[in-house]
Amino acid sequence: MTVVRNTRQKQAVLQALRTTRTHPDAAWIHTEVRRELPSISLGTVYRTLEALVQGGVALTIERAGQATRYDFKHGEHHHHAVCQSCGAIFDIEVPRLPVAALPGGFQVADVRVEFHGVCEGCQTK
Amino acid sequence: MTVVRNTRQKQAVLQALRTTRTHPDAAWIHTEVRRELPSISLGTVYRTLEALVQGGVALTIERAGQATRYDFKHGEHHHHAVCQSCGAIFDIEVPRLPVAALPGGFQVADVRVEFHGVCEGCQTK
DNA sequence: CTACTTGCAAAGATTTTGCACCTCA
DNA sequence: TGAGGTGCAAAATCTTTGCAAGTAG
Repeated sequence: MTVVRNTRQKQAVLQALRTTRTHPDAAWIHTEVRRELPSISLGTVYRTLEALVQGGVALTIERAGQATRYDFKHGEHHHHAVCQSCGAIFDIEVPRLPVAALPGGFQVADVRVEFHGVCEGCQTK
Repeated sequence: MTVVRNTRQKQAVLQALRTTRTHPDAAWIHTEVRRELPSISLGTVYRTLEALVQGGVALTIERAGQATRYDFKHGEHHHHAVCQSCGAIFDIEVPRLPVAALPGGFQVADVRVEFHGVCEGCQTK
């Protein structure tokens, strides 16, 4: 049977993701983690992030043509507001959704709400 | 001043997107449209889809590592349920969201709700 | 020990772009 | 006719993978 091992690489990636509020992408995390583990590869970062997402520890925010951003699940269920101009991502609190009619038998694992628009900074430009 | 021209290619892409309920990706649309316009290029399909999204006529559904899916905005504001197993996308009706506290001055252009889970077909496998 | 992980580099996949030619208005 | 649009192919990005070597348990 497969046992998941606790490696320095995994610890470092998790730590990097946990200690930032900037919703980083894989490349950013790679750069960050390399300060501690100079030889860690980008491939490993991707593999670890994928595992964190599968494990329900992190979630992803995807934007067409741009790198996937990762977000550590801090406590509460939160959602995101994405600035279409500068790409900044803000955390948003949204009341639990009244889940309406879903297709017969669809088993919901996760609900994701994204507000797309323009942040204050970009409006004044 | 720039005038948007009405070309055979744009008509064909719009038509293809409008007459399907399958939330296709660019490659699928390219194949489909080539039945009418055998020489249309994938680049043009991308450029046209991008224009439709910018024009508010279509919207995108993004999934990590997979091709962006496009959706023609049929009448009502609807959302999506994405099967994590087979990738199928279903249309969902969701009551208008009570927009809670957004970051100061964030101007919302669009709210997107995605249910992620497993569809009925994939559960019985 | 040995099965799981990693680093590396190459492969894949998706999407964007430069440019010369074409065509709608 | 001329500003946009298109086709083509190359480039840019982002992400995944095969494999030999490393290492946690």
